[in-house]
Amino acid sequence: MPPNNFPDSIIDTLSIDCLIFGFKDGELDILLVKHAEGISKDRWALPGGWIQYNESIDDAANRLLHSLTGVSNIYLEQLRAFGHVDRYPANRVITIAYYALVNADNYSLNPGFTASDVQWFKIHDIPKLPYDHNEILYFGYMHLKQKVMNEPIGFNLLPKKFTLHQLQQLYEAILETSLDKPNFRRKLLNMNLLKPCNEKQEDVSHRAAQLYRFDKKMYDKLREKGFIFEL
Amino acid sequence: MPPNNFPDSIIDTLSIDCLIFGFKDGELDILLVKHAEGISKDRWALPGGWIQYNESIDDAANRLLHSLTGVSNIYLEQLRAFGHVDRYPANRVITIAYYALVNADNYSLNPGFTASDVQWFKIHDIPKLPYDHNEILYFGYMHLKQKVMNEPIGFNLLPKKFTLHQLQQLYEAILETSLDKPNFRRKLLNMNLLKPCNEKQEDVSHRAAQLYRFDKKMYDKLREKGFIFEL
DNA sequence: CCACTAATAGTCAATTTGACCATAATTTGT
DNA sequence: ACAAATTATGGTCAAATTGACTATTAGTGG
Repeated sequence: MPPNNFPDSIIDTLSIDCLIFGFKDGELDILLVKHAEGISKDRWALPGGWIQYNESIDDAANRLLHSLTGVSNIYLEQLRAFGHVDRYPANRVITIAYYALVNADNYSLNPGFTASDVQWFKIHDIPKLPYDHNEILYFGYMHLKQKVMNEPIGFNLLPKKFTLHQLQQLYEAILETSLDKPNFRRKLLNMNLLKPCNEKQEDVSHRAAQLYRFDKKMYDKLREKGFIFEL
Repeated sequence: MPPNNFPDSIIDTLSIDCLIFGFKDGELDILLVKHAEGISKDRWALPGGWIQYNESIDDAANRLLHSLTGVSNIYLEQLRAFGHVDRYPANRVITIAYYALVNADNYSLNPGFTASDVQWFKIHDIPKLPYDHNEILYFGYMHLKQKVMNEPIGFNLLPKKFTLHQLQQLYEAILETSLDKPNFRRKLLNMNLLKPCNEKQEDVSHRAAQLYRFDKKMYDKLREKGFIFEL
C-alpha cells in the first residue's frame, strides 16, 4: 500500500500514547503498562503503540485501547501531540496523546503483546515514567479538570446507574476539592440531565439512595437551545 | 544530525498548519495563503509547512508563523493533530494544527517562499479549501469559542490599549451573539483584570472612551487564589 | 427500640444576572 | 451658540443562583 519510499508503518516517527482514566474507591486512577521489551523494559509507562500506514490516528488509538481492555465504545478523545526533539532517546519520535474515560468495573485487563503487566495507579501515586510521560499525564489531568467543569463527561467513569453521592465523590476526586452535598444535589438535579431509574442502591448499610442515569438525549436537546453544562 | 535511516526532515509525513485569527472592523478573520506550487497550486489554504528533524513541533509552528508575519511572541497554541488516512492525496500526511491570535495592525504580511499571496478572510466568507483545511478551521473556531469563555485570551486580538466597546465587539464577533452593553461593562470591570490607562480614545466623533489594558499580573495573582475567568 | 449513617428536603442571606432607564461628554450641523 | 446625534458611563430592580447551613427521613445493625 505505501509508496516505495515509505515504511510499512509510520513506525519510529509517530506514536500514540493513551491516558486511561478510571475511578475506584473515591479516587481517580490511571492505567499503566509495564514494558516487556525495548528501551524502557521493566518500567511502568503509558500504554501506547505505533500508527499503521493505513489507519487514521483515531483508529490507531481505538485499536490500542481495545487490545488493552478488550472493550470498544469507550470515551476517547485526542489530547494533543507532544513533540520535543529529545523526548525519545533513540530517535525522533512525535507522539499523539489520547485520553479515555472508562468504568473500570466493566472489563478485565490484558497486557497485550509488548507489555508484561497492566495495573491501575492512583493519580496521586504515579511512579516516575519514562520519556515525557509524566508531562503528558500532568497535561492530561489538567485538561480533564477543565473539561469536566464544562461538559458532562464525568459519567463515563461511573457505572450506567449511579447515585448522586457517587457522582459527587467523582467530582471531588477530579477537582481535588470538597463540595457541599445539598448544594451539589440541587445544582445537578435542576439541570434535568439525570433521569431517575426505578431502582435503588443495594447492599448498603444505611438508607439506599436513588439511582440515576445520564440522559444524553435530554442533554442534546438542551444544548440545541443554548444550554451550557457547568460545574 | 538525523541517523542514516532518516530523511533530513520528517518531510512528507508530518506537517504543521496554522489557524491565524485576526479581528478587524468588528469581524473575526482568518489568514490564508495562496499556494505557489505543489498539488494545490493557486488555491487558498491554511499556511503551513514541514517539521524539521531538529526542531520541536512548537518551534516549527513558531518558525512558520514568524516567516509569515515577521513577528514573534504571538499567542500560539496547539489545536490538535489531524490524521485521516486520505486527508492528503499524494501520500500519508498527518498534520498538527496550531491556532494563533494576532493583532492585525501590528505587522505587514509576507507570503514567504512557497506562497504567492497572503490575505485576511472574514470567518464567514471562507472559500473551499484543499485537503481537510475547512474541517480544521471549523474545529479551531469551535475551540476558540469555547476557550474564549473560560480564559482571558481574547485580548491578544486587540491592540494593547482598547476600549470596553472594542472588547465587547470582539466577544460578539467570536461568540456570534449580541451582548448587553451595561451588563458587559459591569461584569468585566468587576473582575479587576482591566487596568485603566491614563488615556482616552482619539479621533472619534463622539464622547471618547476610556482606554484599558489587560492586567496579566493581576490575572495570575487572582488565579492563584482560585479565580476562574468566565464569559 | 436505640444509635448510627447517609439520603433527602428545606431555609435564608448574599451575590450575580438580565433587562432595563438615565445621564454625561463630545462632535457636527445649523 | 445651540440643537441633534452619538456613544460612554452610571444606575435601578426584580429574578435567579449560590453558599452556608439546619432539619427531617429512611434504613441498618446491634
